[in-house]
Amino acid sequence: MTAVSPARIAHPDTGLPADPRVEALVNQVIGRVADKWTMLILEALTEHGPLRFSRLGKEVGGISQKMLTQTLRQMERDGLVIRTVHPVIPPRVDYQLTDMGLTLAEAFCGVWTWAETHLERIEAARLAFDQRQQT
Amino acid sequence: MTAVSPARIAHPDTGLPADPRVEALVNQVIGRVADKWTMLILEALTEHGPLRFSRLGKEVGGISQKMLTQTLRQMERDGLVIRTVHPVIPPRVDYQLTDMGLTLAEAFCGVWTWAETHLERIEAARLAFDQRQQT
DNA sequence: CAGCATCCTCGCGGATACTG
DNA sequence: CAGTATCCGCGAGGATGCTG
Repeated sequence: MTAVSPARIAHPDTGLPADPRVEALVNQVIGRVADKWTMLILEALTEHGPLRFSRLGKEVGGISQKMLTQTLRQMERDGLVIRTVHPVIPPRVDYQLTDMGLTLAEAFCGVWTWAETHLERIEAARLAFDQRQQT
Repeated sequence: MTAVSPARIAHPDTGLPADPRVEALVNQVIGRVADKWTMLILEALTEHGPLRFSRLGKEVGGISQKMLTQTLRQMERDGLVIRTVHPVIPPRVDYQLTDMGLTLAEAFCGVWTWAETHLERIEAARLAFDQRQQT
């Protein structure tokens, strides 16, 4: 499974993989990574650097501690963040992006700025659609 | 609500908005757009151009017709796709990306290629993590 | 402080049946 | 063919309480 090269035949128009096996794997990774909380944590860590657990929760905003823990475990498992436990009392745990996590954050940056720049247009489109509907 | 300018004060390090109001709105849009099916439909339409309903379902793969309809309505409302009904029998409905939809697809392209290029590394990270755990 | 365990709810999303 | 309508299971995810 380490040799993926024969499957990396890119679609000429889009540069996306044509192999259904790889496509499925990529979709799976996308599904994991395109999670709401994952994106927000990624953003918080990108903006504010390494953070400890509770601070990270505040920066993300509106996340339960359960989801914070859960999402961070996932991200750690996927090699996106590093979890550092300081053996002190009271306990202190720091989270920071790996370099892979950082590259993902950069990739998402495009989506983020897209959302920002198209906010008004989306708002307008919704308004128009709704009015068209309820006639 | 059309005047957003005073809120668009960018964070110097990241270029991301610092205003909590805008941030909330952006997060909301992200939440909507970072949906699994939305991304896959976006991809299908980008790769294969305008598609009719049933064909689109096949290209996406594994989506129920309910979710396909629902997601397409959302995307239409947000101004991402255009729905064209041909008044013929049997009915024929075509879906195509708007230019805004296309720009979003391009923004996501970065995430997509990231997923593709980091597949193996994620796989490895998971393996290492799991072995570290079950000791 | 960081996190695990438990309970419980709510809505995502699949399956099925029916219409224009 | 392209939907709409309905039912329903299940899992995401919040709230609460307890530990090291």
